[in-house]
Amino acid sequence: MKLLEKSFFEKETLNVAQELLGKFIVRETGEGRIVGKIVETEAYLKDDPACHASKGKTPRNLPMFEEGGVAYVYFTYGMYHCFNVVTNKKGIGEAVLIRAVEPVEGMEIMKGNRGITEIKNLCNGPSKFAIAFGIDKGFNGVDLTDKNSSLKLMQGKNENFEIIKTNRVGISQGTDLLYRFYIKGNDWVSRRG
DNA sequence: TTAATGATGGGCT
DNA sequence: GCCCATCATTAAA
Repeated sequence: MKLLEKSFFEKETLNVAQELLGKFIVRETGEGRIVGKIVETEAYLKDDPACHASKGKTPRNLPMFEEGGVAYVYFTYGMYHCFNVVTNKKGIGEAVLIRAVEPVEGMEIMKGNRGITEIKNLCNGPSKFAIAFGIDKGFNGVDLTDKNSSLKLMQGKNENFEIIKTNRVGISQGTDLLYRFYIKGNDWVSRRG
């Protein structure tokens, strides 16, 4: 597997969101390695009312204005985290939310983190995935293109699949935009696929 | 099967 | 004080 470079992320956000499908996210922990294949994403653009960065910089969304390939992790609903990858050029303020992942390696660690045994339920939602991978605010602002990072994005072998474009989930503004992407026919997308 | 609800706390007006 | 890029549990159909 090959590490994704910064140039992969410094492109138009809608393209990166679709190109991330089928890529792998790798987390190195003391207990072992966790690997998942990305099967569902959502794009958040700077002119989009649902985007955290659409109203300018605040202390929370600062990492979104960093260069592409940086992690943006935020805390929500009082108990959950969501994981995003910053995209496009530095200073723009766009990102891609990882909504669902297919477990590939480290299932036992994920089960322990989530406190459940049902594999189908491990990573089929943005916060479920974050918990399974042990991602919290400690990863906010880290460079995912650094090979020494304990959280990385990798390119596996090329795979053919059809991408479904549809509206996003869990937001109250910008619901008409088709900024959610997932792999057609994949069993690991979040509910409502 | 789907629909409604409670948990729980940071961020921003 | 109100809003959340959510999830697990309970209740209803």
